[in-house]
Amino acid sequence: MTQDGRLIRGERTRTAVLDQALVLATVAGLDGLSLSQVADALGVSKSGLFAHWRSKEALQLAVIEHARAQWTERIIRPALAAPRGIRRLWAVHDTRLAFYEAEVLPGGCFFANAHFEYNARPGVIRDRLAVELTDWMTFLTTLAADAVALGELRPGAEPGGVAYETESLGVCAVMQAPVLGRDVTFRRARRAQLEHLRALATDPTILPEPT
Amino acid sequence: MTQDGRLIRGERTRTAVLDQALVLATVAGLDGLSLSQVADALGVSKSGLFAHWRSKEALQLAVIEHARAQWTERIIRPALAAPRGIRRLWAVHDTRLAFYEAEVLPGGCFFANAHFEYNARPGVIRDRLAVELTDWMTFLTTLAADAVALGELRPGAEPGGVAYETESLGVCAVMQAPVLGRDVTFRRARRAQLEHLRALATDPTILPEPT
DNA sequence: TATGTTTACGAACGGTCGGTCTTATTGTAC
DNA sequence: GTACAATAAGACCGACCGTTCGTAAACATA
Repeated sequence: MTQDGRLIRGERTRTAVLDQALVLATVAGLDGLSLSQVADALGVSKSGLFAHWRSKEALQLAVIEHARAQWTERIIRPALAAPRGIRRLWAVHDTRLAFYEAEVLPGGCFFANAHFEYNARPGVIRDRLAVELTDWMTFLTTLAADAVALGELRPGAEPGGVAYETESLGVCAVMQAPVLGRDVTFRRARRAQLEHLRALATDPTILPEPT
Repeated sequence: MTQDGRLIRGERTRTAVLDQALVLATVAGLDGLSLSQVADALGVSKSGLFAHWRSKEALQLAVIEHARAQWTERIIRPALAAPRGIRRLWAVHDTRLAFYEAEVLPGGCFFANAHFEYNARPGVIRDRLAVELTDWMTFLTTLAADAVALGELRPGAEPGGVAYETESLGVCAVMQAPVLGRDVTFRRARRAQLEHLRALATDPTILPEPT
């Protein structure tokens, strides 16, 4: 970074590469990610990428970190504006659905895809993904505990009860899309599925409405 | 097939290849499947595979068909031995969990993995996967409708209600495994998760017990 | 036994992969 | 201006990819 605060050239291309790599990885998979394709899509040389990351694995880890930063910025941070308790839990649900609806990532949920891809492939990547998922589950569990402590959520489903349910909803949102896509367009199908999920989530036997 | 009913040489290797390819594809992904690895694992030549399938894509489609046949044989057919209604619905749940517990496929659920892999990749493979998932959902919906008609299951959650819930359980079983694996062993973690899912499924607000 | 098909092999193809060089340009600091 | 590090490009490497080819057994049929 220069003294006046503007991004220097290297930092600009670095974030551009991470943005592009995140999109490509969400579609082709984190392992199917091709350095050549990333470089070509940005109009830079492939060897230039190795000036920023010394290996493909290093770039993959950076992509995961980038995805988490985006997740925090677009889902967690806006939701934390809601008051504590059940309303904050619902805010997380809403910001997440809004993020999917915005289709920032054409391949759906990066983390869900990555987890299924590396589920049976031990190594640095899977370890890192496991940390991300653990943190996310802990975050949801904490919110749920908050809601229980405030008397806004019936206890007894812990540990991981509400969080688990919430997690599965988003996961399946991606899961179901191709099926419905045979009848309507792919984009509209995903939206319809999300509406269905929202309706399912409002079932008071699963998650009570905020009062 | 010869006149006395024994498998001829070609058929034997064909099924052996499909068995091996299914295992490898469940771990490395249907796209990450390598013909060289399949051939090496079986001690046959890579070029010999092209005597059975004219392209990698043809083999991938055959693997999907093979996975469906295995699914039908090990999950659907045993479950159909149960009497119609809620008990048959529960039988499907049990045979499915048993199949996962047996760890026939080291990578977890082949279809769940494949769906996430090809979610954003239109083409012949995704179209075929969509058909498989549609058939599976239709099957579950039919079983649920049966149970409703027999008065063993409360109506109102259709379409896709119970089926959707059941589907999400199995999907998430694979999803969560790496996380818990940090505390206990990977294999024991998956089993523990399955037990948790079973307990969750017995919640009468989600799916009532068979009477 | 003779014939044609199926099945399998080894060698090789063009292409892409991740990765490593050398070289040139850019921007900063002195 | 000079020195220096960061950044980028281009040529190139060995490895692996899916695929094709020619060839040769194995097999069914006659």
